[in-house]
Amino acid sequence: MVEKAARARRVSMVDVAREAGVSQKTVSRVVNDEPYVAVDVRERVLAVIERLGFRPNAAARALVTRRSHRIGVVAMGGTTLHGPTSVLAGVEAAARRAGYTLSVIRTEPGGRDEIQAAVDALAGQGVEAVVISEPVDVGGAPIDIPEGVEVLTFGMGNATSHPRELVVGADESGCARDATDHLLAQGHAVVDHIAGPSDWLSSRSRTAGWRRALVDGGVAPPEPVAGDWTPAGGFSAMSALIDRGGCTAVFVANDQMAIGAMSAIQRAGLRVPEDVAVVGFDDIDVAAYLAVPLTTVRQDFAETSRVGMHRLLRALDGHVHDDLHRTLPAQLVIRASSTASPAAG
Amino acid sequence: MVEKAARARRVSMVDVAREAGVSQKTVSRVVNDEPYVAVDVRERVLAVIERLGFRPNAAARALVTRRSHRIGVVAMGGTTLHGPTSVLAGVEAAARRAGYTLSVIRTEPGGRDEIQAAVDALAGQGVEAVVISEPVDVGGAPIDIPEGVEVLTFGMGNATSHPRELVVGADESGCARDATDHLLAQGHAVVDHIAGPSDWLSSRSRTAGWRRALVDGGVAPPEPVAGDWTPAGGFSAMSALIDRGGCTAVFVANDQMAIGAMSAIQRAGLRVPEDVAVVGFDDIDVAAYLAVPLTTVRQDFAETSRVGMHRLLRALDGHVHDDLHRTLPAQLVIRASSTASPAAG
DNA sequence: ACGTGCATTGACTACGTAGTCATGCGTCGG
DNA sequence: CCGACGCATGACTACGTAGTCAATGCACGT
Repeated sequence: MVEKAARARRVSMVDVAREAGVSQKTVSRVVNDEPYVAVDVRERVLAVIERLGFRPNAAARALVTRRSHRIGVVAMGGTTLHGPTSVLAGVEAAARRAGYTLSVIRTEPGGRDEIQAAVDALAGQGVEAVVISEPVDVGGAPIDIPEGVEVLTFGMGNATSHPRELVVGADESGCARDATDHLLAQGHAVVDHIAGPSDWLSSRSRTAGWRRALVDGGVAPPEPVAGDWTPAGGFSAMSALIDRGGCTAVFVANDQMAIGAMSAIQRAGLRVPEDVAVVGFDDIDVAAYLAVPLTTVRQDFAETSRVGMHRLLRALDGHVHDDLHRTLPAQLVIRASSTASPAAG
Repeated sequence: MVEKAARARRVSMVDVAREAGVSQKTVSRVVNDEPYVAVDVRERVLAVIERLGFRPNAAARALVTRRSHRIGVVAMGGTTLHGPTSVLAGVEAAARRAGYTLSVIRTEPGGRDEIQAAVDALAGQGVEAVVISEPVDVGGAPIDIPEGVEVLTFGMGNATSHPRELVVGADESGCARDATDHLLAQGHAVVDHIAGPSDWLSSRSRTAGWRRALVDGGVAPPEPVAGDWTPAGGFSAMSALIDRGGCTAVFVANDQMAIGAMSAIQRAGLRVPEDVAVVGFDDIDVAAYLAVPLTTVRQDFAETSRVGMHRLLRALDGHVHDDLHRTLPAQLVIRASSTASPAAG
């Protein structure tokens, strides 16, 4: 039974004005806290607003001011990925404090086209800026951003056509390198790697850092095994590494896969860290509470989103940033999964 | 340097119309795929739209149609809670397919006022409906919903003033009861409980189910210990239970706390499940990959959000539902953390 | 008394789109 | 050949708000 859904007319400024015996414009002044309204008039209008339950019409306001006060978010990862989820929380808080509202589009990580479609959809809603939570590799052509729309990207940069795209993220490559160095320092001759999907920039950065640590340490990097960020993927990948033989240490591109990997190690009758040392990435909340607490890399997502949004909001106010990139510190958190010294080669 | 940010005028239907030699109204017809437009005219207009990069102005459209095509989401839990996050993904997908866009407000779970504020903010944006991901206890007064705004609530019902609030959720109380019964069936004389924050309805339902299972089994329910949904909270709560003594089985209100609890058990020199059996709730992705795989309750959040949004979208089309509540099945997933028979009393 | 200046207020209009209604034109049946 | 009818199109207007500018009134200094 599809009705025509004739929406009722809501209370408008004109209604308030009539009731209060003033002009619509004066109501507008009161609502926007403009000066040059007599105290008694202001109070009278406010009383009527309260009584009639008036709410300003956001669409009308956006139309006339050409400002939507809306920020679009492209959130990667259909499910529960740590990074994107954590960042979203921070972005929302910052936006709300600044009087902006958020439009969220989730997209399955699938490359350029999905993101482009999401950005287009957001642009159609009139967003003033777009926040891309985790850029995947855009394979050639950058994402096209309509004129007048600001861009903030979390993670490694530039994925878009915007000339002044803001980028905020941790030095994931450097952290991956630190993590790998840590394993090498424990006496492992070589460190294997379970990577994330290769179309994620984060994934590639982490793999790059791992590879550099090995190369700089004079070790030939073995072939990494790719996972899909999930525990199941980590389990399969680790099983493959065990079958290959000779694995004593593995750097895993995120914690969820690391948990899957530890499960595979245990299932194979091996121990963590005595037989195989494991290091993850992200420091998800359960990492410290596993049977073998997980060594991992912690990024301060709260700070990341805070800094990013601060810069974006300034840009929306017309400020031109000199430095478009900002790298935030991250920290290797050493726990039991990597610290028992293995039998020296 | 706060500039006045004089937004540039974007391409409008009038521009397209002039360029194509037709009226603005005809452009409107083409854009909205209305009938009664000659084929050649339609193609000419489409070509101009493409060439000028015209995008319909959502604000103007919303103003004149009195339809925002926007749905507001109140997402509970600042961080990475399983339920709210999973549901958000499903809601977004369904909304997008139906041509709706999403406004998201996150709120720290803090009770009635925060939710009311979020709903008010969304109403100010002109949303046609509000989705509340996880209702907390509203302590007396229901949440006030402005007229003309539909409501969908996930979880236990009714928290709002809306006379036709839609509610979709699993029978959490029943599942909690099943989980507790399962532990009793394993031979435990009594089952302890680590609860969630008491202002969450989900938390209270789970606790209620646990209590009923015990009462119906002729067992006096011990005092539950409350946690905060986090592993750290689960760890503390379990430590308290261990100190209390005599704990052989515990039903934990979510998986993250259950992981913390298992950590506490292990830290105390006890084993899972031989000394203490553990059952969680949610089936987060790592649950099956823990050193001791976790018995837990799995809800089908994808189906939950699908059903809920389907019903909400129908309501927005004017359909009046006879049954406002819908309960979806959930499933106890039995794994190693609960299955070894304990030493009989 | 008179001009000056500022506080206060409202009339008018633009913003971009869709609804309403009228009009032009071609076709078909009689 | 004429009237009826349906397709195709455009003129006009409403939607609710904020910007612009003019008008009013009052206090103050000369």
